[in-house]
Amino acid sequence: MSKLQAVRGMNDILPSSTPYWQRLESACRSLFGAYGLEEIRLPIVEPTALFKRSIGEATDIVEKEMYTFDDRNGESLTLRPELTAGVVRAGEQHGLLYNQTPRLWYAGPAFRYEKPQKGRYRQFHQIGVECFGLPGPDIDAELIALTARLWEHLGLASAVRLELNTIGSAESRQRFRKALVAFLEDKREALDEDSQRRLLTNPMRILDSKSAETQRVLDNAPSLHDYIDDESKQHFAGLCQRLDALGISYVVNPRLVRGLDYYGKTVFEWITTELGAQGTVCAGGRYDGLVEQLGGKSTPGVGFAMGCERLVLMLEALAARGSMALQARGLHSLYVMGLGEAEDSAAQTLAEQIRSAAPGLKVMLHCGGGSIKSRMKKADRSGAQLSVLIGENELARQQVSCKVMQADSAVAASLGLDEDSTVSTPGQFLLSQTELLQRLQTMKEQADSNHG
RNA sequence: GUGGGCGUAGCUCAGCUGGUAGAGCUCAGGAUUGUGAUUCCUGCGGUCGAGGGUUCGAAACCCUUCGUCCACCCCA
Repeated sequence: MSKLQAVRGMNDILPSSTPYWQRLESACRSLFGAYGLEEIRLPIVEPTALFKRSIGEATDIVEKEMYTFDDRNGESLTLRPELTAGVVRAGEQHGLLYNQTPRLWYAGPAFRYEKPQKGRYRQFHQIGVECFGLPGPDIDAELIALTARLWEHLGLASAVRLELNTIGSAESRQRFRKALVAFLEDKREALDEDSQRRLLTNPMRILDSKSAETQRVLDNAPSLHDYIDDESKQHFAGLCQRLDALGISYVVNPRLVRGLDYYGKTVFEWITTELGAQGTVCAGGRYDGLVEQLGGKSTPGVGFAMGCERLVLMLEALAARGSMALQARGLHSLYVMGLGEAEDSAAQTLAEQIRSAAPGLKVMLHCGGGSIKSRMKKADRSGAQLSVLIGENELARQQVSCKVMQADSAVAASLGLDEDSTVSTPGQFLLSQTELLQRLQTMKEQADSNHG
Protein backbone atom coordinates (compact mmCIF):
# COMPACT_ATOMS: atom_id res chain seq x y z
CA MET A 1 0.00 0.00 0.00
CA SER A 2 2.30 2.71 -1.26
CA LYS A 3 -0.11 4.76 -3.28
CA LEU A 4 -2.74 6.74 -1.49
CA GLN A 5 -6.18 5.80 -2.67
CA ALA A 6 -9.81 6.05 -1.71
CA VAL A 7 -11.24 3.48 0.69
CA ARG A 8 -12.63 0.47 -1.11
CA GLY A 9 -16.20 0.95 -2.23
CA MET A 10 -16.10 4.68 -1.55
CA ASN A 11 -15.94 6.38 -4.90
CA ASP A 12 -14.93 9.77 -6.12
CA ILE A 13 -17.57 11.39 -8.26
CA LEU A 14 -15.63 12.99 -11.10
CA PRO A 15 -16.54 15.95 -13.32
CA SER A 16 -17.58 13.58 -16.10
CA SER A 17 -20.54 12.41 -14.05
CA THR A 18 -21.37 15.34 -11.77
CA PRO A 19 -23.70 16.86 -14.42
CA TYR A 20 -25.93 13.79 -14.05
CA TRP A 21 -25.88 14.08 -10.27
CA GLN A 22 -26.83 17.71 -10.57
CA ARG A 23 -29.68 16.89 -12.92
CA LEU A 24 -31.02 14.27 -10.51
CA GLU A 25 -30.66 16.52 -7.48
CA SER A 26 -32.22 19.56 -9.07
CA ALA A 27 -35.12 17.52 -10.45
CA CYS A 28 -35.80 16.17 -6.96
CA ARG A 29 -35.45 19.54 -5.31
CA SER A 30 -37.91 21.30 -7.59
CA LEU A 31 -40.40 18.43 -7.61
CA PHE A 32 -40.34 18.00 -3.83
CA GLY A 33 -40.98 21.69 -3.45
CA ALA A 34 -43.89 21.42 -5.85
CA TYR A 35 -45.39 18.63 -3.71
CA GLY A 36 -45.03 20.71 -0.56
CA LEU A 37 -42.24 18.73 1.06
CA GLU A 38 -39.67 20.30 3.37
CA GLU A 39 -36.00 19.44 3.55
CA ILE A 40 -34.33 18.01 6.64
CA ARG A 41 -30.58 17.56 7.09
CA LEU A 42 -29.14 15.07 9.54
CA PRO A 43 -25.83 13.95 11.00
CA ILE A 44 -24.04 11.14 9.22
CA VAL A 45 -23.21 9.48 12.54
CA GLU A 46 -25.85 8.29 15.03
CA PRO A 47 -25.83 6.18 18.19
CA THR A 48 -25.54 2.52 17.22
CA ALA A 49 -28.65 1.62 19.18
CA LEU A 50 -30.83 3.71 16.87
CA PHE A 51 -30.19 1.39 13.94
CA LYS A 52 -30.36 -1.81 15.96
CA ARG A 53 -33.76 -0.84 17.27
CA SER A 54 -35.21 0.34 13.96
CA ILE A 55 -33.77 -1.75 11.16
CA GLY A 56 -33.89 -4.97 13.15
CA GLU A 57 -31.23 -6.99 14.94
CA ALA A 58 -31.58 -9.98 12.63
CA THR A 59 -31.06 -8.12 9.36
CA ASP A 60 -27.79 -8.35 7.44
CA ILE A 61 -27.41 -4.60 7.70
CA VAL A 62 -27.19 -4.67 11.47
CA GLU A 63 -25.52 -8.05 11.74
CA LYS A 64 -22.55 -7.45 9.49
CA GLU A 65 -22.75 -4.34 7.37
CA MET A 66 -22.53 -1.41 9.77
CA TYR A 67 -19.52 0.83 10.20
CA THR A 68 -19.52 0.90 13.98
CA PHE A 69 -16.84 2.38 16.22
CA ASP A 70 -16.42 3.71 19.72
CA ASP A 71 -16.31 7.43 20.31
CA ARG A 72 -13.53 8.70 22.58
CA ASN A 73 -15.88 8.53 25.54
CA GLY A 74 -16.71 4.89 24.82
CA GLU A 75 -20.13 5.45 23.28
CA SER A 76 -20.84 3.18 20.30
CA LEU A 77 -21.49 5.19 17.16
CA THR A 78 -22.41 4.07 13.65
CA LEU A 79 -22.15 5.61 10.19
CA ARG A 80 -25.78 5.63 9.11
CA PRO A 81 -26.66 2.67 6.85
CA GLU A 82 -29.91 4.42 5.83
CA LEU A 83 -31.62 7.66 6.74
CA THR A 84 -35.14 6.81 7.86
CA ALA A 85 -34.11 6.02 11.42
CA GLY A 86 -32.33 9.36 11.69
CA VAL A 87 -35.37 11.23 10.44
CA VAL A 88 -37.53 9.58 13.10
CA ARG A 89 -34.92 10.31 15.77
CA ALA A 90 -34.70 13.97 14.77
CA GLY A 91 -38.47 14.32 14.49
CA GLU A 92 -38.89 12.80 17.92
CA GLN A 93 -36.13 14.86 19.46
CA HIS A 94 -37.50 18.17 18.17
CA GLY A 95 -41.18 17.46 18.55
CA LEU A 96 -41.88 17.50 14.81
CA LEU A 97 -44.03 14.42 14.79
CA TYR A 98 -47.12 15.16 16.88
CA ASN A 99 -50.15 17.32 16.25
CA GLN A 100 -48.83 17.89 12.77
CA THR A 101 -48.21 15.92 9.62
CA PRO A 102 -44.71 16.70 8.41
CA ARG A 103 -43.69 15.69 4.90
CA LEU A 104 -39.93 15.65 4.81
CA TRP A 105 -37.21 14.93 2.28
CA TYR A 106 -33.49 14.34 2.67
CA ALA A 107 -30.43 13.64 0.58
CA GLY A 108 -27.02 12.38 1.54
CA PRO A 109 -24.56 9.55 1.90
CA ALA A 110 -25.09 6.28 3.75
CA PHE A 111 -22.63 3.49 4.51
CA ARG A 112 -22.77 -0.28 4.42
CA TYR A 113 -19.86 -2.68 4.58
CA GLU A 114 -20.71 -4.81 1.56
CA LYS A 115 -18.64 -6.18 -1.29
CA PRO A 116 -18.87 -3.52 -3.99
CA GLN A 117 -20.30 -4.27 -7.40
CA LYS A 118 -22.26 -2.43 -10.04
CA GLY A 119 -24.83 -0.21 -8.35
CA ARG A 120 -23.68 -1.19 -4.87
CA TYR A 121 -21.04 0.69 -2.94
CA ARG A 122 -19.87 1.06 0.63
CA GLN A 123 -20.58 4.75 0.57
CA PHE A 124 -23.68 5.39 -1.48
CA HIS A 125 -26.18 8.21 -1.69
CA GLN A 126 -29.86 8.26 -1.07
CA ILE A 127 -32.56 10.80 -1.66
CA GLY A 128 -35.71 10.01 0.23
CA VAL A 129 -39.02 11.21 1.58
CA GLU A 130 -40.73 10.48 4.91
CA CYS A 131 -44.25 11.51 5.87
CA PHE A 132 -45.69 11.22 9.37
CA GLY A 133 -49.09 11.27 10.99
CA LEU A 134 -51.03 10.21 7.91
CA PRO A 135 -52.54 6.72 8.18
CA GLY A 136 -54.49 6.48 4.91
CA PRO A 137 -53.62 5.26 1.43
CA ASP A 138 -53.98 8.80 0.10
CA ILE A 139 -50.45 9.72 1.11
CA ASP A 140 -49.10 6.38 -0.12
CA ALA A 141 -50.53 7.18 -3.53
CA GLU A 142 -49.22 10.74 -3.32
CA LEU A 143 -45.67 9.50 -2.82
CA ILE A 144 -45.90 7.02 -5.65
CA ALA A 145 -47.32 9.71 -7.93
CA LEU A 146 -44.38 11.90 -6.96
CA THR A 147 -41.84 9.24 -7.91
CA ALA A 148 -43.66 8.46 -11.15
CA ARG A 149 -43.48 12.13 -12.08
CA LEU A 150 -39.79 12.22 -11.22
CA TRP A 151 -39.05 9.42 -13.72
CA GLU A 152 -40.97 11.41 -16.32
CA HIS A 153 -38.85 14.49 -15.64
CA LEU A 154 -35.65 12.51 -15.85
CA GLY A 155 -36.62 10.64 -18.99
CA LEU A 156 -36.48 7.31 -17.17
CA ALA A 157 -40.18 6.46 -17.15
CA SER A 158 -39.96 3.78 -19.82
CA ALA A 159 -37.02 2.11 -18.09
CA VAL A 160 -38.66 1.43 -14.72
CA ARG A 161 -41.67 -0.52 -13.53
CA LEU A 162 -43.57 -0.33 -10.27
CA GLU A 163 -44.07 -3.39 -8.09
CA LEU A 164 -46.47 -3.23 -5.20
CA ASN A 165 -47.54 -5.39 -2.30
CA THR A 166 -49.04 -5.28 1.14
CA ILE A 167 -47.38 -7.20 3.93
CA GLY A 168 -50.14 -6.53 6.44
CA SER A 169 -49.97 -5.81 10.13
CA ALA A 170 -47.28 -7.15 12.43
CA GLU A 171 -49.76 -9.69 13.86
CA SER A 172 -50.83 -11.03 10.50
CA ARG A 173 -47.23 -11.35 9.40
CA GLN A 174 -46.50 -13.25 12.60
CA ARG A 175 -49.24 -15.75 11.82
CA PHE A 176 -48.12 -16.08 8.21
CA ARG A 177 -44.52 -16.58 9.25
CA LYS A 178 -45.52 -19.50 11.47
CA ALA A 179 -47.52 -21.10 8.68
CA LEU A 180 -44.70 -20.58 6.18
CA VAL A 181 -42.07 -22.07 8.46
CA ALA A 182 -44.34 -25.03 9.20
CA PHE A 183 -44.83 -25.60 5.49
CA LEU A 184 -41.16 -25.29 4.55
CA GLU A 185 -39.69 -27.21 7.44
CA ASP A 186 -40.16 -30.66 5.93
CA LYS A 187 -39.14 -29.34 2.48
CA ARG A 188 -35.93 -27.93 3.84
CA GLU A 189 -33.84 -30.18 1.58
CA ALA A 190 -35.36 -28.66 -1.55
CA LEU A 191 -34.42 -25.15 -0.59
CA ASP A 192 -31.21 -23.43 -1.60
CA GLU A 193 -28.55 -23.02 1.05
CA ASP A 194 -29.29 -19.38 1.79
CA SER A 195 -33.00 -20.01 2.17
CA GLN A 196 -32.34 -22.84 4.61
CA ARG A 197 -30.46 -20.38 6.75
CA ARG A 198 -33.21 -17.77 6.41
CA LEU A 199 -35.73 -20.34 7.63
CA LEU A 200 -34.26 -19.68 11.04
CA THR A 201 -33.35 -16.00 10.79
CA ASN A 202 -35.81 -14.29 8.47
CA PRO A 203 -38.29 -16.67 6.80
CA MET A 204 -40.19 -13.94 4.98
CA ARG A 205 -37.12 -13.21 2.88
CA ILE A 206 -37.32 -16.67 1.35
CA LEU A 207 -40.23 -15.38 -0.70
CA ASP A 208 -38.07 -13.23 -2.95
CA SER A 209 -35.27 -15.76 -3.30
CA LYS A 210 -33.74 -15.81 -6.77
CA SER A 211 -33.36 -19.59 -6.74
CA ALA A 212 -35.70 -21.16 -9.28
CA GLU A 213 -35.99 -24.35 -7.23
CA THR A 214 -36.90 -22.46 -4.11
CA GLN A 215 -39.49 -20.51 -6.05
CA ARG A 216 -40.96 -23.81 -7.28
CA VAL A 217 -41.27 -25.05 -3.70
CA LEU A 218 -43.02 -21.80 -2.83
CA ASP A 219 -45.67 -22.36 -5.49
CA ASN A 220 -47.64 -24.52 -3.07
CA ALA A 221 -46.73 -22.58 0.05
CA PRO A 222 -49.29 -20.66 2.05
CA SER A 223 -49.96 -17.26 0.53
CA LEU A 224 -49.22 -14.15 2.52
CA HIS A 225 -52.36 -12.66 1.07
CA ASP A 226 -54.56 -15.18 2.91
CA TYR A 227 -53.19 -14.02 6.24
CA ILE A 228 -53.46 -10.28 5.70
CA ASP A 229 -55.79 -8.51 8.12
CA ASP A 230 -58.90 -6.74 6.80
CA GLU A 231 -57.67 -3.28 7.60
CA SER A 232 -54.49 -3.77 5.60
CA LYS A 233 -56.50 -5.25 2.75
CA GLN A 234 -58.74 -2.23 2.67
CA HIS A 235 -55.77 0.09 2.82
CA PHE A 236 -54.18 -1.71 -0.11
CA ALA A 237 -57.38 -1.69 -2.13
CA GLY A 238 -57.64 2.04 -1.51
CA LEU A 239 -54.11 2.56 -2.76
CA CYS A 240 -54.68 0.49 -5.89
CA GLN A 241 -57.88 2.36 -6.64
CA ARG A 242 -56.08 5.69 -6.42
CA LEU A 243 -53.21 4.54 -8.59
CA ASP A 244 -55.73 3.33 -11.18
CA ALA A 245 -57.43 6.71 -11.05
CA LEU A 246 -54.07 8.43 -11.55
CA GLY A 247 -53.25 6.19 -14.50
CA ILE A 248 -50.11 4.85 -12.83
CA SER A 249 -49.50 1.28 -13.87
CA TYR A 250 -48.14 -1.25 -11.42
CA VAL A 251 -47.71 -4.95 -10.89
CA VAL A 252 -48.87 -6.52 -7.66
CA ASN A 253 -46.10 -8.84 -6.60
CA PRO A 254 -47.30 -11.00 -3.70
CA ARG A 255 -43.73 -12.11 -3.06
CA LEU A 256 -42.35 -8.62 -2.68
CA VAL A 257 -40.99 -8.32 0.87
CA ARG A 258 -38.79 -5.51 2.09
CA GLY A 259 -35.61 -6.23 3.98
CA LEU A 260 -36.03 -3.86 6.87
CA ASP A 261 -38.05 -4.97 9.88
CA TYR A 262 -40.02 -1.79 10.34
CA TYR A 263 -42.16 -2.04 7.22
CA GLY A 264 -45.84 -2.99 7.35
CA LYS A 265 -48.86 -2.70 5.05
CA THR A 266 -47.76 -0.99 1.82
CA VAL A 267 -44.40 -1.84 0.28
CA PHE A 268 -43.26 -0.87 -3.21
CA GLU A 269 -40.22 -0.90 -5.46
CA TRP A 270 -39.35 0.80 -8.71
CA ILE A 271 -37.27 -1.69 -10.66
CA THR A 272 -35.17 -1.50 -13.81
CA THR A 273 -33.66 -4.30 -15.84
CA GLU A 274 -30.83 -2.07 -17.04
CA LEU A 275 -28.51 -2.30 -14.07
CA GLY A 276 -27.74 -5.98 -13.77
CA ALA A 277 -28.29 -7.47 -10.34
CA GLN A 278 -28.97 -4.21 -8.50
CA GLY A 279 -32.24 -3.39 -10.20
CA THR A 280 -34.08 -1.62 -7.41
CA VAL A 281 -33.78 2.07 -8.03
CA CYS A 282 -36.29 3.33 -5.49
CA ALA A 283 -38.06 1.51 -2.71
CA GLY A 284 -40.24 2.26 0.25
CA GLY A 285 -43.33 1.55 2.19
CA ARG A 286 -45.28 2.15 5.32
CA TYR A 287 -43.84 1.89 8.83
CA ASP A 288 -46.65 2.68 11.22
CA GLY A 289 -44.91 1.01 14.15
CA LEU A 290 -41.48 2.58 13.88
CA VAL A 291 -41.95 5.79 15.86
CA GLU A 292 -43.40 3.88 18.78
CA GLN A 293 -40.69 1.25 18.48
CA LEU A 294 -38.13 4.01 18.94
CA GLY A 295 -39.84 5.27 22.05
CA GLY A 296 -42.26 7.84 20.68
CA LYS A 297 -46.03 8.00 20.62
CA SER A 298 -47.66 5.72 18.07
CA THR A 299 -47.47 7.65 14.80
CA PRO A 300 -47.99 6.34 11.28
CA GLY A 301 -45.29 6.90 8.70
CA VAL A 302 -44.62 6.25 5.02
CA GLY A 303 -41.57 6.89 2.93
CA PHE A 304 -39.20 5.81 0.24
CA ALA A 305 -35.56 6.16 -0.70
CA MET A 306 -33.85 6.32 -4.06
CA GLY A 307 -30.36 5.05 -4.81
CA CYS A 308 -28.57 7.97 -6.45
CA GLU A 309 -25.71 5.93 -7.92
CA ARG A 310 -28.18 3.63 -9.63
CA LEU A 311 -30.21 6.48 -11.06
CA VAL A 312 -27.08 8.27 -12.23
CA LEU A 313 -25.94 5.08 -13.97
CA MET A 314 -29.25 5.06 -15.80
CA LEU A 315 -28.98 8.73 -16.73
CA GLU A 316 -25.48 8.16 -18.07
CA ALA A 317 -26.63 5.18 -20.10
CA LEU A 318 -29.46 7.28 -21.45
CA ALA A 319 -27.04 10.04 -22.48
CA ALA A 320 -24.72 7.51 -24.11
CA ARG A 321 -27.61 6.40 -26.27
CA GLY A 322 -27.90 9.96 -27.50
CA SER A 323 -31.20 10.92 -25.92
CA MET A 324 -29.62 13.94 -24.27
CA ALA A 325 -31.67 17.02 -23.68
CA LEU A 326 -31.08 19.66 -26.33
CA GLN A 327 -28.88 22.62 -25.52
CA ALA A 328 -30.50 26.01 -25.42
CA ARG A 329 -30.17 27.87 -28.69
CA GLY A 330 -28.29 31.10 -29.08
CA LEU A 331 -25.09 32.28 -27.47
CA HIS A 332 -24.39 31.06 -23.96
CA SER A 333 -20.64 30.48 -23.69
CA LEU A 334 -17.59 32.66 -24.33
CA TYR A 335 -13.83 32.22 -24.08
CA VAL A 336 -11.91 35.43 -23.42
CA MET A 337 -8.18 35.77 -24.07
CA GLY A 338 -5.40 38.32 -24.39
CA LEU A 339 -2.26 37.97 -26.43
CA GLY A 340 0.37 39.31 -24.08
CA GLU A 341 0.86 40.49 -20.55
CA ALA A 342 -1.02 43.78 -20.75
CA GLU A 343 -3.60 42.22 -23.08
CA ASP A 344 -4.18 39.29 -20.71
CA SER A 345 -4.90 41.68 -17.91
CA ALA A 346 -7.29 43.68 -20.10
CA ALA A 347 -8.99 40.42 -21.06
CA GLN A 348 -9.57 39.56 -17.43
CA THR A 349 -11.10 42.97 -16.79
CA LEU A 350 -13.31 42.54 -19.84
CA ALA A 351 -14.40 39.09 -18.68
CA GLU A 352 -15.55 40.55 -15.37
CA GLN A 353 -17.40 43.32 -17.21
CA ILE A 354 -19.14 40.72 -19.34
CA ARG A 355 -20.16 38.79 -16.24
CA SER A 356 -21.69 41.96 -14.80
CA ALA A 357 -23.43 42.92 -18.04
CA ALA A 358 -24.82 39.46 -18.83
CA PRO A 359 -25.07 37.36 -15.67
CA GLY A 360 -25.52 33.65 -16.18
CA LEU A 361 -23.50 33.54 -19.37
CA LYS A 362 -20.62 31.09 -19.20
CA VAL A 363 -17.46 33.18 -19.53
CA MET A 364 -14.14 31.39 -19.36
CA LEU A 365 -10.93 33.38 -19.12
CA HIS A 366 -7.81 32.02 -20.72
CA CYS A 367 -5.10 31.39 -18.14
CA GLY A 368 -1.65 29.93 -18.49
CA GLY A 369 -0.19 31.81 -21.46
CA GLY A 370 0.93 30.00 -24.61
CA SER A 371 0.82 30.76 -28.30
CA ILE A 372 -2.27 32.06 -30.07
CA LYS A 373 -2.67 28.69 -31.62
CA SER A 374 -2.74 26.99 -28.27
CA ARG A 375 -5.08 29.64 -26.88
CA MET A 376 -7.52 29.15 -29.70
CA LYS A 377 -7.25 25.43 -29.26
CA LYS A 378 -8.13 25.74 -25.58
CA ALA A 379 -11.05 27.97 -26.54
CA ASP A 380 -12.25 25.25 -28.86
CA ARG A 381 -11.79 22.47 -26.32
CA SER A 382 -13.67 24.44 -23.70
CA GLY A 383 -16.75 24.15 -25.87
CA ALA A 384 -17.19 27.93 -26.04
CA GLN A 385 -19.25 29.17 -28.96
CA LEU A 386 -17.48 32.50 -29.27
CA SER A 387 -13.87 33.43 -28.61
CA VAL A 388 -13.14 37.02 -27.63
CA LEU A 389 -9.59 38.16 -28.26
CA ILE A 390 -7.62 41.24 -27.26
CA GLY A 391 -4.30 41.69 -29.05
CA GLU A 392 -1.96 44.64 -29.29
CA ASN A 393 -4.11 46.44 -31.86
CA GLU A 394 -7.37 45.79 -30.04
CA LEU A 395 -5.91 46.97 -26.76
CA ALA A 396 -4.72 50.24 -28.30
CA ARG A 397 -8.21 50.94 -29.75
CA GLN A 398 -10.32 49.45 -26.93
CA GLN A 399 -11.62 46.83 -29.34
CA VAL A 400 -12.08 43.05 -29.39
CA SER A 401 -11.88 40.42 -32.08
CA CYS A 402 -14.66 37.89 -31.81
CA LYS A 403 -14.78 34.59 -33.62
CA VAL A 404 -17.67 32.20 -33.86
CA MET A 405 -16.22 28.79 -33.02
CA GLN A 406 -18.95 26.61 -34.43
CA ALA A 407 -20.88 26.88 -37.65
CA ASP A 408 -23.96 28.19 -35.90
CA SER A 409 -25.62 31.24 -37.37
CA ALA A 410 -27.65 31.64 -34.18
CA VAL A 411 -24.52 32.68 -32.27
CA ALA A 412 -23.80 35.74 -34.36
CA ALA A 413 -27.49 36.46 -34.76
CA SER A 414 -28.12 36.56 -31.04
CA LEU A 415 -25.53 39.34 -30.82
CA GLY A 416 -27.27 41.19 -33.62
CA LEU A 417 -24.31 40.71 -35.94
CA ASP A 418 -24.57 39.69 -39.61
CA GLU A 419 -22.31 38.91 -42.54
CA ASP A 420 -21.71 42.62 -43.17
CA SER A 421 -19.85 43.02 -39.90
CA THR A 422 -17.49 40.19 -40.80
CA VAL A 423 -13.82 41.01 -40.86
CA SER A 424 -11.36 39.14 -43.10
CA THR A 425 -12.59 35.61 -42.43
CA PRO A 426 -16.22 34.50 -42.10
CA GLY A 427 -17.57 34.37 -38.59
CA GLN A 428 -15.03 36.89 -37.33
CA PHE A 429 -15.99 40.31 -36.06
CA LEU A 430 -14.11 43.38 -34.86
CA LEU A 431 -15.99 45.69 -32.53
CA SER A 432 -15.37 47.99 -29.61
CA GLN A 433 -15.39 46.59 -26.11
CA THR A 434 -18.31 48.76 -25.05
CA GLU A 435 -20.29 47.62 -28.07
CA LEU A 436 -19.69 43.97 -27.21
CA LEU A 437 -20.84 44.58 -23.66
CA GLN A 438 -23.96 46.37 -24.85
CA ARG A 439 -24.85 43.66 -27.32
CA LEU A 440 -24.40 40.95 -24.68
CA GLN A 441 -26.52 42.87 -22.22
CA THR A 442 -29.28 43.36 -24.76
CA MET A 443 -29.15 39.70 -25.67
CA LYS A 444 -29.44 38.68 -22.04
CA GLU A 445 -32.33 41.02 -21.34
CA GLN A 446 -34.24 39.73 -24.34
CA ALA A 447 -33.66 36.13 -23.30
CA ASP A 448 -34.85 36.86 -19.75
CA SER A 449 -38.02 38.64 -20.87
CA ASN A 450 -38.82 35.73 -23.19
CA HIS A 451 -38.70 33.36 -20.27
CA GLY A 452 -41.27 35.35 -18.43
C1' G B 1 -18.62 -13.59 3.53
C1' U B 2 -18.48 -17.11 -1.37
C1' G B 3 -17.27 -17.70 -6.67
C1' G B 4 -15.25 -15.97 -11.39
C1' G B 5 -12.90 -12.16 -14.94
C1' C B 6 -9.30 -8.33 -15.29
C1' G B 7 -4.75 -5.02 -13.60
C1' U B 8 0.77 -2.80 -19.40
C1' A B 9 1.54 5.36 -21.04
C1' G B 10 -3.32 10.45 -18.51
C1' C B 11 -7.46 7.24 -21.39
C1' U B 12 -8.78 2.65 -24.58
C1' C B 13 -6.04 -1.48 -25.45
C1' A B 14 -2.04 -4.92 -28.32
C1' G B 15 2.20 -7.63 -26.75
C1' C B 16 2.16 -15.34 -29.84
C1' U B 17 5.10 -21.51 -26.72
C1' G B 18 9.57 -16.60 -21.52
C1' G B 19 14.59 -12.96 -24.93
C1' U B 20 13.97 -6.44 -20.09
C1' A B 21 7.61 -2.77 -24.21
C1' G B 22 3.97 -0.91 -28.78
C1' A B 23 -0.54 1.43 -31.21
C1' G B 24 -4.63 4.77 -31.20
C1' C B 25 -6.58 8.85 -28.54
C1' U B 26 -5.04 12.88 -25.29
C1' C B 27 -1.20 16.48 -24.32
C1' A B 28 3.08 19.85 -26.06
C1' G B 29 5.64 21.95 -30.35
C1' G B 30 5.95 22.78 -35.64
C1' A B 31 4.14 22.99 -41.05
C1' U B 32 0.56 28.05 -41.02
C1' U B 33 5.49 34.49 -37.37
C1' G B 34 -2.54 37.35 -34.95
C1' U B 35 -6.79 32.57 -34.99
C1' G B 36 -9.36 26.58 -33.03
C1' A B 37 -11.95 22.10 -34.82
C1' U B 38 -9.47 18.80 -40.68
C1' U B 39 -4.47 17.03 -42.64
C1' C B 40 0.92 16.12 -42.17
C1' C B 41 5.54 16.01 -39.20
C1' U B 42 8.05 15.90 -34.41
C1' G B 43 8.12 15.26 -29.27
C1' C B 44 6.65 14.24 -23.94
C1' G B 45 4.88 10.19 -21.46
C1' G B 46 5.84 3.14 -18.55
C1' U B 47 9.48 0.85 -11.09
C1' C B 48 4.21 -3.75 -17.08
C1' G B 49 -0.61 -2.99 -9.60
C1' A B 50 2.85 -4.57 -5.32
C1' G B 51 6.06 -8.34 -2.99
C1' G B 52 8.40 -12.96 -3.40
C1' G B 53 9.75 -17.49 -6.32
C1' U B 54 11.37 -20.45 -10.89
C1' U B 55 15.00 -19.09 -14.86
C1' C B 56 21.15 -17.25 -17.90
C1' G B 57 16.80 -14.11 -18.79
C1' A B 58 9.77 -12.76 -16.49
C1' A B 59 4.87 -7.96 -18.65
C1' A B 60 4.27 -13.35 -19.72
C1' C B 61 5.04 -19.16 -15.60
C1' C B 62 4.11 -20.19 -9.90
C1' C B 63 2.79 -18.24 -4.91
C1' U B 64 1.15 -14.21 -1.86
C1' U B 65 -1.13 -9.59 -1.57
C1' C B 66 -3.75 -5.16 -3.05
C1' G B 67 -7.08 -2.96 -6.41
C1' U B 68 -11.09 -3.33 -9.84
C1' C B 69 -15.30 -5.49 -12.44
C1' C B 70 -19.31 -9.19 -12.58
C1' A B 71 -22.39 -12.65 -10.09
C1' C B 72 -24.14 -14.98 -5.37
C1' C B 73 -25.70 -12.79 -0.89
C1' C B 74 -27.82 -8.16 0.63
C1' C B 75 -30.19 -3.83 -0.65
C1' A B 76 -31.15 2.04 -2.55
